[in-house]
Amino acid sequence: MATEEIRKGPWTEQEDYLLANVVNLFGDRRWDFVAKVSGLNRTGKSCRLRWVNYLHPGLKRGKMTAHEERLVLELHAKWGNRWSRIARKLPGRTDNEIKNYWRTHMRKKAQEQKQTITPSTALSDSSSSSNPTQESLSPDREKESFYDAVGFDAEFSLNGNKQAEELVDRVYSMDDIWEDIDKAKESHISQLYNSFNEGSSLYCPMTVSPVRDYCSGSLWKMDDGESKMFLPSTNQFPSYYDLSEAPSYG
DNA sequence: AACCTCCGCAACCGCCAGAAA
DNA sequence: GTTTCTGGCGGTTGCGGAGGT
Repeated sequence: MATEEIRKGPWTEQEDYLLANVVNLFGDRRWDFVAKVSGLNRTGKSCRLRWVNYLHPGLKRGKMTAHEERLVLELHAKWGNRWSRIARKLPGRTDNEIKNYWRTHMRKKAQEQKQTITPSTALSDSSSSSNPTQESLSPDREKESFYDAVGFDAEFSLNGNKQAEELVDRVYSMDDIWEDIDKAKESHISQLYNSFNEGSSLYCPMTVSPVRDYCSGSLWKMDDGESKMFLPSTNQFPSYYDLSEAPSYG
């Protein structure tokens, strides 16, 4: 492979767009593959991070609710810095987000609490059996990761794209995969490139999510309430991409 | 109005575990 | 059974914006 330098740093709008489409096409498992197919000069790792922390359609944005704060506090007291584990109890929140949040908010709060309340009644309580919050607030999530619960595959089929479903269902050999790479590069991916570069409004049947919304600092418009998120029986991937509204990227 | 400091967040790095060859 | 590869996780860093002086 030609040794082009691997890109690092902030993602561009175009990169997000490509990644979202490629993930929608091939799934969010084989990140090395996704990185190659997309033509992004990024590592699979980087692609995964971007998807998981930013592009995933199920992500919640905006401030943590009081309930979420409590939950984070309790679960952290229980599990420590197991951020991904904690994140699974807060659908729509990523480990990175919780980690950041903890650093900036919770630690401070916890310290304040420690000072105002006696230590024995503050954090230690949550690790005891008198901790109904976790069970009562997240009854069905115990065995399900966030992605299992509201993740990609389920919605993937909901898109009603047969070819895509087959791609997911089927177990791939490496031959299959490389065949797909060639096909994808020749057809769909190049179309994506072209569509994007032409700056046209694109109605891509496989479009994952409204990429342009990411840029405005909010994955989903929170004004309408968070009800727009986690609609298991509805299509979470609005099939639009209106570049004319896209804010500039950096 | 300009400068400085702090905060929030996106992204990277290194390590580890599990899967595949 | 061993080695290599890939993905996941936790820790850390750096940048940009907001707020304060």
